[in-house]
Amino acid sequence: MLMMSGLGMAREFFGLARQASTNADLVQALACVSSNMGFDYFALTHHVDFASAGHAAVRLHNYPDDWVAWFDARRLGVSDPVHRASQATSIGFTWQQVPELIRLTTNDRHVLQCARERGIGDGFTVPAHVPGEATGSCSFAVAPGRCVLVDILPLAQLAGAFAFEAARRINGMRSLNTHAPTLTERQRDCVLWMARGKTDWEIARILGLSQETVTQHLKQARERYDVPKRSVLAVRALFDGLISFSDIFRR
Amino acid sequence: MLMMSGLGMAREFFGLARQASTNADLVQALACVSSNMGFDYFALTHHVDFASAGHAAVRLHNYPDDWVAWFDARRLGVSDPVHRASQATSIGFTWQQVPELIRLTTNDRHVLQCARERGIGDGFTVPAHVPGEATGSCSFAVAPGRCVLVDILPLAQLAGAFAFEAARRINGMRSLNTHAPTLTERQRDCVLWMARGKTDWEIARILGLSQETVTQHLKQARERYDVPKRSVLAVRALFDGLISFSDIFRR
DNA sequence: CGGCCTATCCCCAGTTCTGGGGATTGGCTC
DNA sequence: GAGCCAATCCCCAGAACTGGGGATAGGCCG
Repeated sequence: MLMMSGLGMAREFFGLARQASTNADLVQALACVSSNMGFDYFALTHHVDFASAGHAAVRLHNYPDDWVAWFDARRLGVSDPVHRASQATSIGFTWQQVPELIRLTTNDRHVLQCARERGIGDGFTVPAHVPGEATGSCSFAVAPGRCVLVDILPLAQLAGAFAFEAARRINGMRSLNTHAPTLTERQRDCVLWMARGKTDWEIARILGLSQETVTQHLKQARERYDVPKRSVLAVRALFDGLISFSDIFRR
Repeated sequence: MLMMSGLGMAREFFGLARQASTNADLVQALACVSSNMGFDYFALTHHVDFASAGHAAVRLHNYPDDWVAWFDARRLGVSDPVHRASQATSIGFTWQQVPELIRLTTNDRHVLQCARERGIGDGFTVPAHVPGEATGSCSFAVAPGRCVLVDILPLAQLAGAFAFEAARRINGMRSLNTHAPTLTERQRDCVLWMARGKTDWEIARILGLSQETVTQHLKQARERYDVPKRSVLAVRALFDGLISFSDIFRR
């Protein structure tokens, strides 16, 4: 299996990923490299609900059919604990590390148990986030009872990253790269204090403005994002990196 | 220089990055690995304007001082063309590839030219984006007249990714609060729909409850988090991974 | 110079959220 | 059986947000 050096395998996979012109090409390349790395399954996916997502979402995998049916029936594309964990890190992680990344609910533990019952054991997930696009990841999994080969994880990191980028290219993500709204400096200030839980009156005191001005700035920020409520405005600005969790939580 | 296998070097750097407990440790590790890969400089940075950024933004580099002074005087942290290009891809790219990723303005070409005049030639940038945090990247550069070694780029991809993640950890970007409150399933449902911008009345219709019940669930969720406003409740639940960006943005 | 953008301030009415109180039912644990 | 928790429903008053309108001033660009 591993008769080629690690970086040589990465370079070969990179070449295959670059040459792939269809999703089927990419599936073939991923099946080959995941097997060579000692994994039983792979899944490259955007974190969307595939029952309602448009054609722009990507999902390429060789998971067992009954796991996929179960997954989709519960719309787990958006709430699966592995997907949620991948939104908290910039590099890959084994599924045993998920509790270090997010808090697991009772329902989450149930999902992980059902995956195990349907043939999915441990795995390794490489997050891939491009600002303005749906978050996604490329995962490699082993069957229950088998172990993830730790020494191979740097290679899996590279394979996951290259595969995701190839999928973006093949599926025309780049040309769909829409521009996130921009906020003025003042709008952003107000959004940040709002996200920190302050009222307009408090923000006005903090920034030395009138309360009505704060209201206006937040209204204009909502209009730029075309959202009806401040809660979703805060979330959107967070997702775009205009404000960050660190900004919000610092004293 | 390259007396160790590629993946061996990646594993060694990964080990150093994991052991690093200060930014200085990480700078030392980066200086060593970038030199071993044939680069003259490295720069790991959040894409923010450092003149106005909060304390949480990271910038670790060994660039020439006069380039940095020039960069900061023009507040290029946000608008630098390499930074902008890194927001259009999920894997690393050489700087020669920047025009394939973004449209270069006249000002951009001027920036790249001035970099060259101040000792920075070609380079390779690894994007790193985590939703809810400022976008960032880790770059490796060569002096003018020198070439980026193409065969080393998979290793640079790994080094950049591992370094960025180590910087996130060292600088406390994200630490899972193991004592965070738990929400009941129903509270979580209501928080999710609130974060999606729905009113209590709308959520009540969606979930088949009375409006007052929705109000109660959200109030109890706020009380568990001890926050005064729904905006910060949404942010906190996001941070803890109880709800996800994907779930909020789905149709 | 006109138009656009940003920043700032004001007004109004109606909707939505917030704090506070009340209650019942069912399930689980000691 | 008592106590606790989750889920559900109701009431009240006031604070805060939302949509809509008005305005001025300064800076920038064609």
